[in-house]
Amino acid sequence: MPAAAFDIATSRPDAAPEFSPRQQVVLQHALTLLVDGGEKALTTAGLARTASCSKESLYKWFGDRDGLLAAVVAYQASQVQFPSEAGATADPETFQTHVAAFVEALLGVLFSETSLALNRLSIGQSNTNSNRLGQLLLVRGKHMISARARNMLETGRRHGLLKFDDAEDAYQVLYGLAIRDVHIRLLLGEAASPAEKDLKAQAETAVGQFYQLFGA
Amino acid sequence: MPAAAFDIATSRPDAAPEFSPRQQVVLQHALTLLVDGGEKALTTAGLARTASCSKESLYKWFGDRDGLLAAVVAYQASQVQFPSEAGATADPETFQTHVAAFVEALLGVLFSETSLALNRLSIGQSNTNSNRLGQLLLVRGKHMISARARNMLETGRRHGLLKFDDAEDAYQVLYGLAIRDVHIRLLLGEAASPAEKDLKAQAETAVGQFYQLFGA
DNA sequence: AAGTCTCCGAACCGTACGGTACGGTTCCCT
DNA sequence: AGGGAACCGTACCGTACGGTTCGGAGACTT
Repeated sequence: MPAAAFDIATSRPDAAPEFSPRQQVVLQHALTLLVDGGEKALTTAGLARTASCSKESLYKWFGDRDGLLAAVVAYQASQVQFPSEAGATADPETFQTHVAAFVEALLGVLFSETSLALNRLSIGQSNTNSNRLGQLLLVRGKHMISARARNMLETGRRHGLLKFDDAEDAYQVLYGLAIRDVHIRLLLGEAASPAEKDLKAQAETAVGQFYQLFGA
Repeated sequence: MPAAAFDIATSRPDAAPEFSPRQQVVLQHALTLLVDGGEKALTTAGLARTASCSKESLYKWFGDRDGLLAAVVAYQASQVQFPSEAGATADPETFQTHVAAFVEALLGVLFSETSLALNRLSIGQSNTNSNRLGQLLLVRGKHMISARARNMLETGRRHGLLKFDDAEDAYQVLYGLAIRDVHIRLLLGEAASPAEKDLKAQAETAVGQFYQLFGA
């Protein structure tokens, strides 16, 4: 058994894998291949050629192809950044716009071609390999975002701006109102309608409806 | 070029493909393989062995592997049936329970292992083959359901039970409230929580929130 | 300058799978 | 009964790709 250079099973979710600059360049190339070609376009030989590295280095760095895929997911997850929420609760109005900004950022991430490509990859592999990629994407992506969202909503409740029993439930509703079935349609390859591309408007509409349900 | 026995591009979406009984049995075997093994588990040799048919017949019936996958999707789509809506608008209360029943049926379909497997398959292939499978699933599955839902909501509006401008928008909200992010999490391989498995309760909650937003 | 480490490039191997060809069998039709 | 179509089972071929190995070139250390 070759030395597993990147083993998600033993690495803690919040520990940054710290890829070397050279490795990050290679992972970026892998991401590009993946975005415009799907999984089958990402072959070890193809990546080595594109990134001007040797297959030997790939196997040394990432263990095997699965390790490479996992590394790509982890790398991209580490790139996603959300706006901070400094001073977001100054008054009710700015809090609502802050929530809308959060939702808009969420839509921006989920609808980006990179995110879609990685979701497609993870979903395609979800009934093999004991599903490492799906878990990785959930833990490093969705659950992180969910935690931040719950935190934000709890803040709103503490300030008497929102009213709900369970923050997770409330976030789920906000997510549903914002995403609807657009995500799955995009994953299936349908193009977004012009209205759906106006993320700001979509976010504001969703937050408006959310306030109808959970506003204090 | 072999004769394409099943070409989705030239067949109208509402024309039933009419598979022979023998072919349906084979497609059912293919579906089973797909459900508990993912795409890579569905090989022509494996299917021929499982279904006790020859590879030659597979290629004769479905043209090539893509045609087989398309046939599986079309076959499963033809199997999905929704409850009729006879006398659903007798009075406001039964209409709401009818909507809830529709949503529950929708959840039942989307969260079934067969639907999940086919969605995973289509999504995994969505950036190859000019995306035939995704289109097929959308046209034969989602869009059909969406049309029925819009029809139902329009009926409610005509009877003064609901209030909205665009039926599609309203349906999207209903969908979002019902599905939230459960679908994508299931697609990624996460197991549903006990609460999420209570489809009836989930549907009623979603419809309740929907009425808060769109009830007359 | 010699030694060592890293990495590139290329050749190579094994395997899995899509697709084809062919002989033998069953079943229907006349 | 006889002929033909459909079909099963299997052997076979070509290819694509994951993974390994090896030679050699630069870079860094001492």
